Amino acid sequence: MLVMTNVRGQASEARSKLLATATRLFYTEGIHSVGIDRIVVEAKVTRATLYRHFPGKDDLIVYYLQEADHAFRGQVDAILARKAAALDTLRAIAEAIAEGIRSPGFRGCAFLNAAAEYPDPAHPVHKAVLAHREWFSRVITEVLAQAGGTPAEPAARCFVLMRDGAMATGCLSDPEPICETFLQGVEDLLQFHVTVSRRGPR
Amino acid sequence: MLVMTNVRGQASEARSKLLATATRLFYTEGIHSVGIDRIVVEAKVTRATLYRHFPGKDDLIVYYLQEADHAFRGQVDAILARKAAALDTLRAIAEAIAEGIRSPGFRGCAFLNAAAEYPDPAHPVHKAVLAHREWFSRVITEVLAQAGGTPAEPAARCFVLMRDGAMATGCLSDPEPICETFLQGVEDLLQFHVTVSRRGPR
DNA sequence: TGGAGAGGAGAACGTTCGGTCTACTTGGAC
DNA sequence: GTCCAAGTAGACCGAACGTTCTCCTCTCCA
Repeated sequence: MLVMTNVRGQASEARSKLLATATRLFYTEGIHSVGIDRIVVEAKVTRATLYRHFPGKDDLIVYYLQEADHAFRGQVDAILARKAAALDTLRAIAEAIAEGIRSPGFRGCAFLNAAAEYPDPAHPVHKAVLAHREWFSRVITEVLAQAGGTPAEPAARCFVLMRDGAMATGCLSDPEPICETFLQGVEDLLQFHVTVSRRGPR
Repeated sequence: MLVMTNVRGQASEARSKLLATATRLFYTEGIHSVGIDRIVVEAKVTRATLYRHFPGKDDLIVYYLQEADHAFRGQVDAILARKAAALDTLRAIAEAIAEGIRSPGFRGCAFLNAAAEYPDPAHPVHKAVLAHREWFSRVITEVLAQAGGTPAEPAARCFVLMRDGAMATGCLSDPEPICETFLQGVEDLLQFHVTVSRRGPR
């Protein structure tokens, strides 16, 4: 049986330790490179405990991505909750992304990295990646639509394209120029998106 | 001893079969997911033959990336050899990239995928990725410098950022919109790069 | 003619993989 | 006081991993 909480309805400590350790190791070292042994040793639980909480490694990976998804969703939701102007909302999201890239320990996009290791579209891990990406594209498209101006979809695709480039490569060279390039690109995109709005789409 | 050619100086057939098979499998299924067994079986050679030509799997991976590097370098060199105007050269390079993304079997950037699996900067595979990326950035920067206009380096970083985004995600959804977004982004970048040139840098 | 290189065939190495199992301890709820 | 879930400890499974080994054949070239 899958155990989420203990008798008193609290989240199991072993489970959260397991998930936190798996998240850290999967993210920093890659998924296939990290074995079950490493996870249980560093989480200081036993193998039996891991398999009491998760059916197998694949499920643990999906939970890892769900945790990454929740973390980023939390940031975006907090920004949306400010109910700022649409363009400022997008600037704040871009800033949050750049802040992540700049932060120590940044190792690229957890989802793009996972997709690189699980190319099979039928695999649950790959599906989790696609689900996250669709959510993000939808949010950006919606906020851009609120901003008015040129059609939202192409602009959103451009926003996401630059985000993906920055996230994929922010750990392969000095992150600062990459963040600058990304933020400037977003700013130019937003300028164009609204400036050309009263002259019709390009 | 590492064998590159047979007695008559020809490239060994077994070696090229090995490398071609490894390239195909590593690219389409990921590196860690493909074992030595799969490679020797599908290349129709024996394990002993593989280890006669390559010291180990890591070296095979590096050769795989070198082959990918040579393939793309060949395309870029052919474009450079046309000695077209700088902007047209960059358009042609962008077109070649888009063509790759559109082509069946596209599975993302071999180098970004490899970096996702080998995050350790000290690892030979990771180093091979960085070397390729530095070469590409240098080429783009040089051609952009020839074009004149705004400073070449920021523009080149923007070009590479969009390329990376397109390459990383071109296999995660319909490639056509991604190519369109990428090519339009490059066109806008080039327009801006030369148009603003006589008014000074932004 | 013979030696050496290239390759085939396949057993075997030790390690690690993901996953299962049994036996024991602990601590709170009824 | 009893029961049961949660967790510990660690042996164990078959399979796959990367790697090495021996032995055989073929085909050049000296």
